[in-house]
Amino acid sequence: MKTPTIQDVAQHAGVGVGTVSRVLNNHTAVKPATRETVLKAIADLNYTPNPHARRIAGGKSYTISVLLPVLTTEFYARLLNGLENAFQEARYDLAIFPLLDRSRLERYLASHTLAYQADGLVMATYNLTKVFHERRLQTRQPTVLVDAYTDDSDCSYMDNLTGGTLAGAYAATLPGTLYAVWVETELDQLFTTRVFEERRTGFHAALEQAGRRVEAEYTASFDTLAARNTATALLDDVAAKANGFPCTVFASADLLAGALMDEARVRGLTLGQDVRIIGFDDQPWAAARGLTTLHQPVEAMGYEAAQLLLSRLGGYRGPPRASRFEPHLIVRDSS
Amino acid sequence: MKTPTIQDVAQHAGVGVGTVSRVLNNHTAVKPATRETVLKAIADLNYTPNPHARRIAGGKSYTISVLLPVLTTEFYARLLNGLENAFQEARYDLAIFPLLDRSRLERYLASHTLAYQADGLVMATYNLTKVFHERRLQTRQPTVLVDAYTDDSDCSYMDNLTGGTLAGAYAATLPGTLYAVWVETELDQLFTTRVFEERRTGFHAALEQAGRRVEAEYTASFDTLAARNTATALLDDVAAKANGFPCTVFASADLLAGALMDEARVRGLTLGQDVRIIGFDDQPWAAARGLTTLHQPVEAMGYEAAQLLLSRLGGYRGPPRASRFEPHLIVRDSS
DNA sequence: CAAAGTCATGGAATCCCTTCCATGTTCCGG
DNA sequence: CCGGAACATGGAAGGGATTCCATGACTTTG
Repeated sequence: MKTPTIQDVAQHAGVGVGTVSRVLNNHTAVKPATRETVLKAIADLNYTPNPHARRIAGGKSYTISVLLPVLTTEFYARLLNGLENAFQEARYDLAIFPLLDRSRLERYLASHTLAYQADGLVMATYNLTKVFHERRLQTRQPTVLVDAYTDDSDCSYMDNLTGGTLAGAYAATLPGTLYAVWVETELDQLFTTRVFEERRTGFHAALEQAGRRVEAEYTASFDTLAARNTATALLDDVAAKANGFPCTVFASADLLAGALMDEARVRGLTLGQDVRIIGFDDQPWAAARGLTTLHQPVEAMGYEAAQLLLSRLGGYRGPPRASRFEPHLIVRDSS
Repeated sequence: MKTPTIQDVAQHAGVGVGTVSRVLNNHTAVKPATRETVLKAIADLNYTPNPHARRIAGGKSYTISVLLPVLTTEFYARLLNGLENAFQEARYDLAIFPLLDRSRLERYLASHTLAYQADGLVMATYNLTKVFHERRLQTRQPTVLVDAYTDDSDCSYMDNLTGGTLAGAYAATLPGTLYAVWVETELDQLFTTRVFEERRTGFHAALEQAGRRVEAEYTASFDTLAARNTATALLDDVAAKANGFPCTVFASADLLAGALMDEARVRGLTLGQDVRIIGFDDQPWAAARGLTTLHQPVEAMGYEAAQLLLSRLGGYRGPPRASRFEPHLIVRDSS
């Protein structure tokens, strides 16, 4: 059984192909009665328009490309959810490109799909617009950044500065010396994010405001092992001091906070007393383990990014817009 | 500047479009001299054939759909690498569908992309062919399973039975009582994998062979928190016994093994002495933390899956083939 | 009631490719 | 040196959609 075409639908409904196309795209007015007939024919034949033909015909392909860095975190799963919800409502499909490293980026740049397939592009965390320009990608598609800020294209971002400030303001109210752990950010000139830098700036600003300061700062790359090692080093250092405890640590990612909690436990330290820990992300396990952390409206951010892109696809030609989202502090037992 | 079409190339090279197409697809013979001219024209104009037009013209779209469960693990990153390497060599593009849950599957089934876009389909871990049949997906594409076994389609799989056996045979040589931790497998009737079941069967068989038995078995779902809780429960139980230690634990995934190592450390137990731990996966951190585990040739398995699919696309019409890969044991300090 | 708009609609032209057929070339053996 | 097979090649015919133009059916208005 061949898959039905628009011709088949037109014939079945006793109308012309033009009319069917108009119904499909809600173009110019179609008489309600005719519209019904066509919709029924579509349902009867279980017809789905062929996206390739649509694209060829100069129209849309109803597909959006999404460039996501390492998908190994809850954050991106949630982000993807927000994006997918929005795009699905608008009947768009998603083509996902997990951007694990630079070689994969090269691959995608060379790939046909990225150049042709999509009507628009969503870039998460990394602003790669420059690379795209340099390579003179053939199709200049509307692009939206998510989880990153720039002033030359639409973006939907988390206000990590505020997040850092909230963490700092709260930390300042806690007794004991202050420590902080940051995330190694620059994997490569290309793959840079200011996310952690901003958390840091906000944190420091809030501390200064409160007249307090950090005793020492640590940096770890974003993986379990590095997190463990840094946690060990930090607590070793604290223990080596005369009046090391109590202390408060702001870990700029829950992954780091989790490692600290483990390490504190190993040393028999009481959380929320000897050591107070503040994370950032509110990973699914944070509630169960009682981690004080910053919760981010990630789905909403993704959803909004999609809306920005959809409005561009709908013909909007205004200056770049930026939608800002704010994390909020959730206090739990770890502090 | 418009993107060049095959017409432009033909004109630039002073040949007909048919000839250009023949060069692009290495179809029937083209005189070497002509071929050169055409290739030069293609290079000059920086021409890339439009995959949508190709598809419409009844040809291939040179795109493969890949259905992957939760991408949150190293395993799938490596698998994807293997797949991408193979497909890139063959100049195919990949469309990736991260299959997080049932609702996403529904989404994809309804999606145009899955039905139309690809020349072939790779399904990882979960055998969803039945669902596809039921829904009578319009396009019946060649399909290959990877990290799963079935006899009615091509597949490239890891021999987890052997993996379990190796673990069991090794565990049997170690002193002390034996424990095992398994992974909760059945998320849903649909999303089932026999991977852990097989590891278990192999493990038990090897123990029986050696005349030993497991003292107790535990089950955890595949996430950090569950892993921790199970580790705690297990070591509590062991500690409650008269002669609990030394003991040996086979954790059927490194995630679980990692949690056990942490927990053992908290309790001041010496790894490889009081507690011996055997994992499964050889995650990147396993070496650094000295975890004895089973290493799997994941990339190779992905690469092979791609080859199987490519041969089908190349016209091969034989019975289903299955390629088997074997894990091997890496002994480190944890045992 | 006729003229002039509106509204709906059918269908040809178009998008970029592949494929097939027909035409033109080259090469071989007799 | 010629006839026919094998080889090369140009170009028309699709393939499934969108879009635009022309046409016919209704309204509206003076």
